[in-house]
Amino acid sequence: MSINALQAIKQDTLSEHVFQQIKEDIITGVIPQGQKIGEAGLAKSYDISRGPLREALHKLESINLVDRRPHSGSRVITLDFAMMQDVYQMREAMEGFATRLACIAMSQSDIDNLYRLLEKHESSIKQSEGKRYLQQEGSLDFHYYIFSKCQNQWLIDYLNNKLYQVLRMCRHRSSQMPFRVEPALHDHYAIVDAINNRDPELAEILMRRHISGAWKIVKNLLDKEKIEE
Amino acid sequence: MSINALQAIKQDTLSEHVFQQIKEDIITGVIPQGQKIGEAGLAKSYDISRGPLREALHKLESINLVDRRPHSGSRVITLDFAMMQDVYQMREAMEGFATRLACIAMSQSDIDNLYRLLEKHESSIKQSEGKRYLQQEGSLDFHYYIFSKCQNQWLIDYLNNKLYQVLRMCRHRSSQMPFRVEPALHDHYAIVDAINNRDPELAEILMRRHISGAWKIVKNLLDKEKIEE
DNA sequence: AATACTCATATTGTCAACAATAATTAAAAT
DNA sequence: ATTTTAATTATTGTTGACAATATGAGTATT
Repeated sequence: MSINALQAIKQDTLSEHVFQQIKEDIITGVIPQGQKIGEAGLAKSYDISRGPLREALHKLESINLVDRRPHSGSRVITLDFAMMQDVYQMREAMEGFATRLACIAMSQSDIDNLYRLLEKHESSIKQSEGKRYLQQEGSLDFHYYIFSKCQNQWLIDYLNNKLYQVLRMCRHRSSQMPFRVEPALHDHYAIVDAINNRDPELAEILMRRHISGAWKIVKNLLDKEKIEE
Repeated sequence: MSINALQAIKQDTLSEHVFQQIKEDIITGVIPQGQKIGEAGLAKSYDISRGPLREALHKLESINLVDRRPHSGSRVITLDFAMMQDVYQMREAMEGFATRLACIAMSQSDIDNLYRLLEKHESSIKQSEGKRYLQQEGSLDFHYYIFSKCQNQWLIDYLNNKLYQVLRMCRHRSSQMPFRVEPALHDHYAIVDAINNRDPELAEILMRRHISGAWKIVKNLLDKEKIEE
C-alpha cells in the first residue's frame, strides 16, 4: 500500500476532496510558496462555493501548509531555513521514537515485508537511473511502514498527516538537485536489521542518524543555492 | 504569563471565540465525554449560525477534542485508557526533547524566572491545602515556560495547542482524586537545577521521568476506578 | 517630499435557505 | 418472531446573498 493511496480515503465530501487536491497542488508546487490565496479566486478555479473552500483552508492551516490571518486572508507557507530545520529536528525525535516502539511491536511477518520492500527498492533503483523523485517517494513508503507499526495513534497521525506533508514539499523543492540514493538504501537495511535483531535502542539511533544525515544533505543544498544567487 | 492567558488571544472572529468557548466547555466537562454534538443545537445554545460553528468544530477536530464523521456528525472524544496512554507517551518523548533544547537555548534570566516561579508555587502550596486543581494548573505554567523556550515553533505549537489540551482534560477527569503535590515540586526543582547546570541530557531524563511518574499515578487511579465499579 | 488621514474597493466573516445523505421507523416477507 | 426493505425524518453538506473588516489609492497637511 502506497502512502499516497492512504491519503486518498475519506474524500466523501466536497470539502475533503478539494482539501486533498489543494494540498497536492501546494506540495507539488502548482501553487507556489508564499502565494496569497484569495477565497473567491480559488473557489472559482476549483469550481466550488466558498463554504467548503473555507473548510478546506482550515484543514490546510491545521497541517501547517497555509497561514491564515483573520480578516486578512491566507497564504501558502514558505519553506525558509528555520522552518525546514524545525521540521527535520522534529522528525528526527519523533520518528526515532516511533521506530523504537515499532521495533518492539512488530510481528515477524511485518519485518519480512520490510525486507521485501527494500528488495523492490533495490531493483527499482538499478532499473531507473536518475528518476530520483520517484525513488524518494518509495523511501517514504519505507518510513511510513515502520512508524505505522508503533501502535501510538497520535504519533502515527502527526507523522503521517503533518510532518510528512511538509516533508514532501521540501523534497519537491530540492528534487531537481542531484544526489545519490544508494547510501539511503544502505541505511534502510541497517535499520531493518536492527529491528530484526529486536534491538530497539539501536533501531532508534540508526533511524535518527539516517534522518539527520538527510537533513545535512538538504542543508548543504540550501547553502549552495544561497551562494549561487 | 499564564497558559490560559495565552490561549485568550486571537478571538477576533465569532468562529474563534466560540471555538475557545466550546474547547473550555469540553475540557472542563461542561460538555461530557462521548456526547454527540448536533450542529443545530450547539449553534442555538451558543447563539451563532451554523457556518462559524462548523469552522469551530473543524478546529476542535484538528486538536483531537472531537471526532467528525462525514454525513454522520460530531461527538466529543472519550478518554479511554489507550488514548491517555498514547498522550502521556507522546508527551514524555516530545516534552523531554523540548526540555533538552530549552536547556541549551535558555538565557540565565530565563532560568532565574523559573526559580522564582517555583518559589511562588511552593508558598501557594503551603497556603492552599487541598485545592489541587489550581495547583496543577500552576504546574502547567512551569511546563509551558520550559518548552516555550525550545526555539522550535512546531514543537511548541504541538505541545501547547494539542497535547496540553487533552492533558488538561485528563487532569479534570482525575482532579477529584487525592494525591500529593509536593513530590512534583521536588521533581521541578531537580529539573531546573539540571538546566541551571547546563546539562541537557540530564534535564531531558529528569523531565521524562517526571512525566512518566505522573502517568503512573494517573494509571493507578484509573485501575482503582475500574475495580470499584 | 514625507506622513497622516479619508474614502472607495476588494476580501473575508456571517447568515439563512436549499440539497444531499444517513439514521430511524414502519411495513412486508420469510 | 426475525430479518429485509422501503419510506420518512432529522442532520449534515452546500450555496449564494449580505455584513463587517482590512487593504490601498488618493488627497491634504506638515
